[in-house]
Amino acid sequence: MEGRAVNNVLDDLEWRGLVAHSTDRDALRAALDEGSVRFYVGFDPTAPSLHMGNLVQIVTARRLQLAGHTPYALVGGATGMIGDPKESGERALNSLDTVKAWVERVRRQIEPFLAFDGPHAATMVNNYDWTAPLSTIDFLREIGKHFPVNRMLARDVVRSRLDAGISYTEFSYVLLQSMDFLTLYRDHGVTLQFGGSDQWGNLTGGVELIRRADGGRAHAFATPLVTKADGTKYGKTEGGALWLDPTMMSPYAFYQFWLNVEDEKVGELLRIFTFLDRARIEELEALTTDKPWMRAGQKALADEVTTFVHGAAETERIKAASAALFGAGELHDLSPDTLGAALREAGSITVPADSSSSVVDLFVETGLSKSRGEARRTVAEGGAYLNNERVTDPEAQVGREDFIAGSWLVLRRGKKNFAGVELSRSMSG
RNA sequence: GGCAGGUUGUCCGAGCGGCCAAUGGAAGCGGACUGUAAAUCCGUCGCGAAAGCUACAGAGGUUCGAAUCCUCUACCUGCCA
Repeated sequence: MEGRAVNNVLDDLEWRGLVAHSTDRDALRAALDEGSVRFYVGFDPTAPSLHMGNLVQIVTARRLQLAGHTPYALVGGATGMIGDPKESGERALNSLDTVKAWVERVRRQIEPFLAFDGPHAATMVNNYDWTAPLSTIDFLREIGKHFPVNRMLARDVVRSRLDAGISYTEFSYVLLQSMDFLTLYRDHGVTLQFGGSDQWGNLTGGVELIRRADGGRAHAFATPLVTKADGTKYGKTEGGALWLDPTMMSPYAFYQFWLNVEDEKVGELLRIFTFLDRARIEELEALTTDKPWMRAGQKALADEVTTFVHGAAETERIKAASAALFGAGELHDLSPDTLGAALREAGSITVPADSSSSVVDLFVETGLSKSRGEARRTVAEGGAYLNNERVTDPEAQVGREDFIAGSWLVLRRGKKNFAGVELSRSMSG
């Protein structure tokens, strides 16, 4: 990554809508203008993979690094064992082994997105390293003393939990995260932290601790929560959340998610998640408004974000696959190689040449349907397709003649869920 | 430690001995309309072709019959200490 300086990075972040809250804006701007600011963003290991919400932080960290600032990426080996309070109720503690395993996964997942060499090289830190050795007495004397309980009780999350109950463990979370900021401030000169808007209380907790404990000046800002046009959460797609891990969500499905984003959200998501410049994004927004059916914004968004997360080569394969499967043309007109490549991206299985299967079984085997009953239901509802032709008979069997070019079967559930079945070569000769 | 309440399907949440595979929302899924969009309307939503099987925190028990009653265990919560 080249260390080119981007002027007014704060203006850019604000234009992109990435600053939902911040501490004194003028002071933050002055700090960012003055030179390379060391900043940090934390990721708690609450799942085996990062997801779309974390991606907001990742791209934001990268933008700051590209602008010449110096990132510290923190994995929450300690905080992940405590659990950030959330409004819906107390979290179940994860086992130590689970947290350790997830810390490693999260760490490896973050690494490709930041530059760990060059003039503003990133540093990876784990708050377990300074939290675990700390004695309770030191913690209470040096950290706890700076936190007025009345102030802590006034926080929205805590207040919302006072009836339902909140454990001391979760109540204390803000102290740990604040201590992280203080530690990085002291040991590495870190003066800026950002995080999701739900972290605002934890962010300001750190700023305040630095001021109270050391009389230091630090800054913080919060990125917005990204929601659907109707205000509900994203990520209720088939597999649940929108995972970055390719084994938890295939890159093809990841690309399809972005491609299917609502028109109203395209501009916002382009600004938040892509590195396209302002002129280009405004052009795409105008195109989306004027000719929404072209889906220019969605295509650019899916292309950019998938390339960022899964790489250019994979994205090219996905785009070719999407074009083949969603194209207006006849499946039979595609070359077997093109068709095969497309179906492998979408998901496919191989069956022996001498097997005979029902359509329902194949729907289950390819994962298009979770159970045979569900597959039969899909057929009954008119949502099952074999080689783009609707299947109406729940007992339908497939034969050798159904395989396109003697090798591939195209299954589809609904309008956009494809899977391939390849006839094994070894048996068919 | 004492007393009281809770744990239901993906989530929320009814049910309080048979009519319960379990009301109702939401999410999800399919269809129609479209642009692989949104909104809307319709359908669907444990497994099984069916018989039936497995499910209402876990383990036992009472009963012809239990999500519903009893006992123990685990976890969550409130009040008191």
